Amino acid sequence: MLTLKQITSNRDEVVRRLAKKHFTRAAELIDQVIALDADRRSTQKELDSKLAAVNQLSKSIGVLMQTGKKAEAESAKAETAQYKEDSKVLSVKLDELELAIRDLLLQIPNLPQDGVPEGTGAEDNVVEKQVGAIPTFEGFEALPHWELAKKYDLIDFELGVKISGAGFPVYKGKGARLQRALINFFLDEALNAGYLEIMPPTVVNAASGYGTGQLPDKDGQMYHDAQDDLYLIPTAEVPVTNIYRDVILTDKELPIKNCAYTQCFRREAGSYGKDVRGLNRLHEFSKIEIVRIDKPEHSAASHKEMLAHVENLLAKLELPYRILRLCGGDMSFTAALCFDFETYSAAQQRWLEVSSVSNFESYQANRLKCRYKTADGKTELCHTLNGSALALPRIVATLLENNQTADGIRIPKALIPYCGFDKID
RNA sequence: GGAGAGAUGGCAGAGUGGUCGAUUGCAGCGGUCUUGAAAACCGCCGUACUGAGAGGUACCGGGGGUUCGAAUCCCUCUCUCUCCGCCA
Repeated sequence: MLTLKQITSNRDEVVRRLAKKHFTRAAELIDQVIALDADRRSTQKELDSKLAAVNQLSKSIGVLMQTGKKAEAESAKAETAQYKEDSKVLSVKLDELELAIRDLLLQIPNLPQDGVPEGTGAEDNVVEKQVGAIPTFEGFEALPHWELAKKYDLIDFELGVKISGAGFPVYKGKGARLQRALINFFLDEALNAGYLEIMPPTVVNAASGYGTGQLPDKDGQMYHDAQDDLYLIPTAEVPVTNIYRDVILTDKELPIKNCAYTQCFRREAGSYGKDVRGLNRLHEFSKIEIVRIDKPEHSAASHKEMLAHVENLLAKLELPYRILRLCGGDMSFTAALCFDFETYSAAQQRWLEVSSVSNFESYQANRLKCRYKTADGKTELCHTLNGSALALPRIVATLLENNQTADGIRIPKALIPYCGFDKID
């Protein structure tokens, strides 16, 4: 969430920038926040003075009792009664005001950076770059990955349905080995880029869900164990970023660069059609996530490095890709700047999103209370960033489809040492 | 699942009704000394809100209560640890 300071000291600026996210209630909500905040401050001032009076009286009573002036002590006791009554009323009011402000703040999305394009949906995203040739197939018709998976016995979707349900595929043989190869490849690449590998729990408590903002907004999108009130993570972002919840770092520790491979679980309620065919949208999948905690003045540079990292992965996998700068309307609630990576899937003849690299600036850190001490001793909110590097299923889909030949599926050079085979046939 | 113990500042660990926002040690920061470092010595060293500032207020796991006054007493919730049981 935004900080009170951001809102109260730059009211017009905040309203202007929120327009790009098509958040129509910006002016209304922000003016409410400002009014409530003014009330909050005057209420606290009044309350503090009442409490100070009681504290002072209490201290004097202690002294009077010790010196045996009982009558004076009793009269001082009587004097506290009115203050106590007043402060009770004021403290209830203060609590209500603080709750109301927080409730409003949670409804206000992050401010998009000025470089974010205008637009309302996916069609308005700006293609920054497109790299790699779209493959063509001579002499045979390209098969979609779900048919290739069957043909070479790599992935059994029906078996997954039997064991768990739709969206839980079973990988077999070279299909399973390809998964393992990709996980190791992505982790090694992150390691070489200076990321510290983390293996976090894949089940988190509610506090962590709130910390990164999955709760309360996306409650229905996570698998939830009601018995123990735990959630299956939708991404490693949740446990990894929550490492830094309620933490004050030193400026020397920044930027923090973490990477993690986890299984990710998503209920994907409301998905349908060609979007969910094959590997396109799963309830459980493997993903390597990169997370950074950084100083505000360096987060833009970090974001660029993360983009370069993801781009390098796609280049090494020899996949045609494009980079989209997301428009205000297509960005998530919490992002200030976001780029998507898509690979072209030749048989499906469409672009598939394989990574999303976002800078949340201080929006997520404010909720997490992730701060750092500056060189001159001030405590400031960090910036947080994350990106997929990469999610496996659509990479596998594209690899299978694009690299199919009349006599098997070719494995890209970079992956062969990890796979232990150079061809699926 | 059963029984017990506990939750205090970055960590360790005192504190059982009145200058306790909290003793002390370690870590950290600054300084003296030193060619430099270490050691020793001296000083500083929680967070948030509020206030121009001086200062004020809140916070000793969360919530509630008793009291003029609560880290300290009472209730309640949560979590952690130990032992037993079960188990990868």
